[in-house]
Amino acid sequence: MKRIAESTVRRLSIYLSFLEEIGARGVLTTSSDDLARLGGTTSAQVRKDLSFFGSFGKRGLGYSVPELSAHLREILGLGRKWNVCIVGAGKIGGALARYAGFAERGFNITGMYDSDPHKLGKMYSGVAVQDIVHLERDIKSGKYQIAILTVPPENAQNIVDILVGAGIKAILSFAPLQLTTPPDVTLRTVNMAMELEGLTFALTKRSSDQQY
Amino acid sequence: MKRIAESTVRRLSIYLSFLEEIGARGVLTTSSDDLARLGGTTSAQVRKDLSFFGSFGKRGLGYSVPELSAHLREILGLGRKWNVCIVGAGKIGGALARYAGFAERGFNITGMYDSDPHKLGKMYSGVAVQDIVHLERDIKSGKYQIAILTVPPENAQNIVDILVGAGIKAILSFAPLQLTTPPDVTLRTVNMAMELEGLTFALTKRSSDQQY
DNA sequence: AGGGGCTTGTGAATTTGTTCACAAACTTAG
DNA sequence: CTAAGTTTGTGAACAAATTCACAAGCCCCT
Repeated sequence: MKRIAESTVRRLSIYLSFLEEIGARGVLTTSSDDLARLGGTTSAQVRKDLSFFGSFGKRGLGYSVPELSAHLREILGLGRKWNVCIVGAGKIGGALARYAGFAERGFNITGMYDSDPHKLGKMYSGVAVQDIVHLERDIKSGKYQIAILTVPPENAQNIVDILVGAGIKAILSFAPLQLTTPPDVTLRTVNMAMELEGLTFALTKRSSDQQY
Repeated sequence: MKRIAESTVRRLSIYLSFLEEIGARGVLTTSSDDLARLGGTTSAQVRKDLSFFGSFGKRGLGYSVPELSAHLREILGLGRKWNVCIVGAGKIGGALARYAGFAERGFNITGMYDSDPHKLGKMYSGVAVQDIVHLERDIKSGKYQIAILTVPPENAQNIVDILVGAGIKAILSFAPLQLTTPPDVTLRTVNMAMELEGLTFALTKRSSDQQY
């Protein structure tokens, strides 16, 4: 199979959430044009994105909302439940544990880990914080397919190495630094300070543009 | 000035955080090769990224860490303080308000807003939650340059319109949906469920790869 | 049953972003 | 002062992603 660009996968997620929204409102069919308008892209882009995976529409008519939703869920791997653990029960970890949006999408937070003895046993949405020494064992036993990392930056690479060693294949990190994983382990990093820097760059560039 | 790719700006942020790290350890010079290794890219990419903004190195020697840091801070618009408000004092908003990483980078959370009367007056890191009816007035008076949006998706576009109407030019949204702003307002969206979907796509694709 | 009006699916063209490769410029050693 | 050894900065080559443009297919109307 041809390599799929990350930007394509991001757009598929956008299309899916739009489809689910209009599906819930009872809309039965839609078009690449509709999907494009909402996704902030072009209809050709939508059709190209979908074409990597098959052809799901009817010429002259568009796409069936429930059908395309189902296909996208399948493509994105949402046809099953995923068990996720959160490593680091600080502010962000705690907020994510309570975030309802994950469960809606089939992501179950079934474990939390921390090294701070004061946090052990604390409950977040029915999940108790465990000692991080059990993390390796639990991953090895197949309890989790995905780990969310919300630990301080100085420990992050260390924990990543433990996760990888125990066999995890997908990590979502919120630590503000560049981490490394072997090629067979997928890592995504969300760095909030970096997002803000993207904004300040735009703000600063705008005002200098106006001078020229 | 030539348009700068978003990927370039992201990398500049990565270079800067690496420079600040080694600068704090007393390292005085570095090379495009070092920056590349840490940033997960190539030395040619590093030099090309920097070349859009000037030439900051010395041939044969590399880059002065403090000098290049200062240039990158300037380029990214970090040469000043930025006042940021958080709209939506729920779990994620609260966690962000307390997140120390922002202040370190010169982003001051100086206001929080919510519409829920139960949340008014609550303190987060010394900032009290105000009624959202004051938001428009405060932006118009120039109190904030950046808004962080952590409201439920059903209200998000509505709030964006208020923010834009009041003159904000940069928004960081955590709402899990596609928002629209006029072209002179920069919007970045962090969608955590979407990040997880990127991971499940990779996990699913990997196993189907193995079949072929 | 045939024609008109849509909308998809997809090669080809274009644009955007990355990598290559090397001259230019600097440091250090002798 | 010259030569050897580095590392930058940047056009040119290449690769990736997006957009264009149009044939193919489907529905509906007469």
